[in-house]
Amino acid sequence: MKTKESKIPEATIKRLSTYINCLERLQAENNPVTSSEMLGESCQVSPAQIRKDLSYFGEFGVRGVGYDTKKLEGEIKEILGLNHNWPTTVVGVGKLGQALLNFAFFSKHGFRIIAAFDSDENKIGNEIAHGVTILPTTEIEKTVKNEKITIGIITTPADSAQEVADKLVAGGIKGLLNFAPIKVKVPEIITLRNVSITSELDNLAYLLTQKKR
Amino acid sequence: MKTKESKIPEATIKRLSTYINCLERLQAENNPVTSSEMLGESCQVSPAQIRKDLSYFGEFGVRGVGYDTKKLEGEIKEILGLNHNWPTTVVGVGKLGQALLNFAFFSKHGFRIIAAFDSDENKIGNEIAHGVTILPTTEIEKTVKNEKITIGIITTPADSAQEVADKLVAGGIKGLLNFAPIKVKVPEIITLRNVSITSELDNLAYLLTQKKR
DNA sequence: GCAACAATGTGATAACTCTCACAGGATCGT
DNA sequence: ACGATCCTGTGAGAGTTATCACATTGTTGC
Repeated sequence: MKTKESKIPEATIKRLSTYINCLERLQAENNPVTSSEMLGESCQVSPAQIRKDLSYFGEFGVRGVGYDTKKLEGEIKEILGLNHNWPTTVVGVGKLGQALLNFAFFSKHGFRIIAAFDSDENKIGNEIAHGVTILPTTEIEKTVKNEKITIGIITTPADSAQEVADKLVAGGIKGLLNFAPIKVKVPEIITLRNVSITSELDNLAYLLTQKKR
Repeated sequence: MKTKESKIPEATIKRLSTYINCLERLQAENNPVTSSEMLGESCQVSPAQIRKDLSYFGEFGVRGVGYDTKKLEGEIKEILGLNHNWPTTVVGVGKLGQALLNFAFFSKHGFRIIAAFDSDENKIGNEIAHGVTILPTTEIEKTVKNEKITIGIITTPADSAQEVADKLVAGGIKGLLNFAPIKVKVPEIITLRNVSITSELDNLAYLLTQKKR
């Protein structure tokens, strides 16, 4: 399985992620095989869109039959690189950080939480998972370097996000996911995604305002 | 000037939301006036993109000068409908729900938390904010109806998301923001946004995998 | 009052993404 | 073995979004 070297839409990648969820559900509902139509129904994407998305990466179905749900899930995980074991850290163990740490998601998608950091002295030393205790943020650079952590998740307040990002970068992080409500800046080499949870609410407000008129 | 709004890209709406954040920061940094270049630098969007985005809604700047940061922030909030006072509820007061409730964001963007619900009996009755206590999910329909709640935020586990959505809809909710890792289905009339936090992580994994090759 | 300048607003164009329709290939029944 | 049927994979085209270049218009200095 090798990618054709055309550029792949970002939206496609986003959808692939949701396909995994839907395929899991379909399996749980006893569907060893599915069609692009059934999968589309399940995750609210058009069948043609699904086939197109998959076609960027190869051929995963059987014509006249459909897709093996379990196999397809594995293929998509392969495509997204979720079969790696990404050493990951969470910085900022507030409510949002804890919410993320709670998700069963991490292990299922190949992310291994190696460390967690916070600046609150009361939290330091607390165990957040099997063998992972909260460290002070002063330890970020050293720990990232020693443990070869590749992914950093920033769930701090806005005013410390950039500082934390700098420390992670100094430690040699490869990818950053920033949930703080401010866009952080890092060197070109770092893969960065700024996620704005709240903008979804703004978006909803806009759509509702439109509908009224 | 077109009479009926031509279709505005969803991406534009998303960016407008981030412009608000950046404009606030610029104001905090003592910039009463900014240019599309400075604002673009601040929120990592091209100057042309910013001007185009704004042009969908009117003319907000002064040629040769730029934009009044405070005024523009107000204009964008007006466009997004954040000057309304949206009666809002959060269903599922787990870590993610609590994280959202903690954000100062709500009041600043015109969302007023009217009620919160959870199915955990130990949480029911707890006060989460000035005068808002957690109610059992059995009260959803009645409360939404009585309080005329228009926006519902779902932060439950996947397996109760659809059930909760149905109750909110039964109560007459207008817009739904679903953070549960499963797409819920609601009647056409309801404005719905399914948000997948975890897909951002998958996306990051993909980008990192690509970079390696 | 006017020229030089600065930064917006926008039509034209390029780039990207989705949709459609159907060809390709597998399976099933007879 | 063969036709009917099914569902995938994909090129072509429609539709959407971003970029570019510059005309436009307000400001400033002399």
